[in-house]
Amino acid sequence: MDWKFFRLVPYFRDLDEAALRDVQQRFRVISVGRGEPIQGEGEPCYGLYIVVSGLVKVFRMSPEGREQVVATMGPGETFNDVPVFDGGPTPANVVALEPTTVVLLSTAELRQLIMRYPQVANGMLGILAARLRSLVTLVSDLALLSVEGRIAKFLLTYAEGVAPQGGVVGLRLTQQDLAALVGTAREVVARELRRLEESGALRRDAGIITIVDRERLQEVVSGAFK
Amino acid sequence: MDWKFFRLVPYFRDLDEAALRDVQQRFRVISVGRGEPIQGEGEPCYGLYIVVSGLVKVFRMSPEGREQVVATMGPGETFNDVPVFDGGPTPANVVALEPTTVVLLSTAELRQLIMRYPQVANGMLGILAARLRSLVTLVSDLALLSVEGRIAKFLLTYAEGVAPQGGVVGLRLTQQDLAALVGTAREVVARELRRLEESGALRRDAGIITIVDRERLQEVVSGAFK
DNA sequence: TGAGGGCAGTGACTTTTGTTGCGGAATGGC
DNA sequence: GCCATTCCGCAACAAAAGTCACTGCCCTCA
Repeated sequence: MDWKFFRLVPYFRDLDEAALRDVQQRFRVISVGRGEPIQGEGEPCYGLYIVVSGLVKVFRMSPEGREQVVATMGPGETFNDVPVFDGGPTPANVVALEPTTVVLLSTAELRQLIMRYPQVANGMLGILAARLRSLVTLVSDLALLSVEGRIAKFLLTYAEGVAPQGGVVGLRLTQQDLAALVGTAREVVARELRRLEESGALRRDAGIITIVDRERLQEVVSGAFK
Repeated sequence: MDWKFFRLVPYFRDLDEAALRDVQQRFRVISVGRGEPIQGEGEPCYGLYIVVSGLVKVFRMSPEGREQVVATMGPGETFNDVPVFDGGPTPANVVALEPTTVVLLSTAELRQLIMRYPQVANGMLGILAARLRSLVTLVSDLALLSVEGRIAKFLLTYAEGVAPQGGVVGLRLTQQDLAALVGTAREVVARELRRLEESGALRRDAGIITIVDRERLQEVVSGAFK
């Protein structure tokens, strides 16, 4: 693993090279396969994780087996921040969506880093704030938008990340995953996708969703408020 | 306003007396009446607010007028942290639920404080993490519990804050407010409260809800998962 | 004191969401 | 290539949530 990787992590962006090497000494590297768990809700907190490569989902699960994704984290992003900084138990499950490599920094080591390099604390404040912002948005989406609206909004947001310039965007994602992301059941996702297809906003071929009319999708979102 | 008030604020708990007086110089004091707005969603960010006395609600609103409360903040708690630390626009509305006094510290002043007193940054990390934890819980409640379950859980949580030892707990709160807290409509709250009353979990007299059977309420929550 | 405003209560109805139960297609491992 | 598993499509039904319309009850305040 290249130490330059740490430049990607906003926490460490402003450190000089010597400091970066110092930081790197303290990590433990962990690799897991697709679908493998990294952390379980309620477990004690081992420390802060940073995704090196791959993708993980952070989610909660009901006793009935229904799942709600709280966030997904890719390269350069961190998870398990909450228990590290508030001292409580792990609040959610984390599972790899793809073969994934993460590094683990124990809470004690992290505290030392913060003391030694104050910029790190600054970066972390920014990251936690940004995460709060996205959770506030998720809360209001769940409460104020219909399922159709949440799906449309998710597709638009996702497309934004993949092809900000617009144009046709394909998307590979199981309906089950989509359901867990927008807080509903798989069959409902299927039904709403069919509706969106009938309205001409998107196309489906062999499980791949393609956005063909962003405007219309945006209208769906606007009309989906409760 | 007594400078000792700032001891209540976790951000400043660890500062010595001289530092506290320094901090206090930098605040602007603002008082508002019940129902008055303090911040509007989308406005630019003026700085960090701390509640001195009273109570505020932080919420988002749909174009149709439906409201979702994200958090309520009482004495010693802060709001508007998100835009202060991530630099974006204000993510939610804030309105006083009671006559309320807050102090406002500009972003620039706050940055100086952080530089001068590193403990402040530490305290803030803990606070943001705790807030993230409660939002993760709110998200999963909205996605994984029925309305009845969310109401029951809210009542239990509220009672916890008021009378941790148990016993009979009364609660004055309009159904409209309760609806905005648990993410539903007023009439639905009325219906579910009636059901809970019929099941013997609580009583209602003249708009005051009294919890009479916590066990049963807890069972309702457990049975309300999707 | 009476008129208006906000809050609560409720029945009837509609819409949305969730569930069940399939069959069939795709896909990945062997 | 073949088999098992996972994913998708869809219809019909059930349950939950939301909406509407209207009533009555305090309050408060002009």
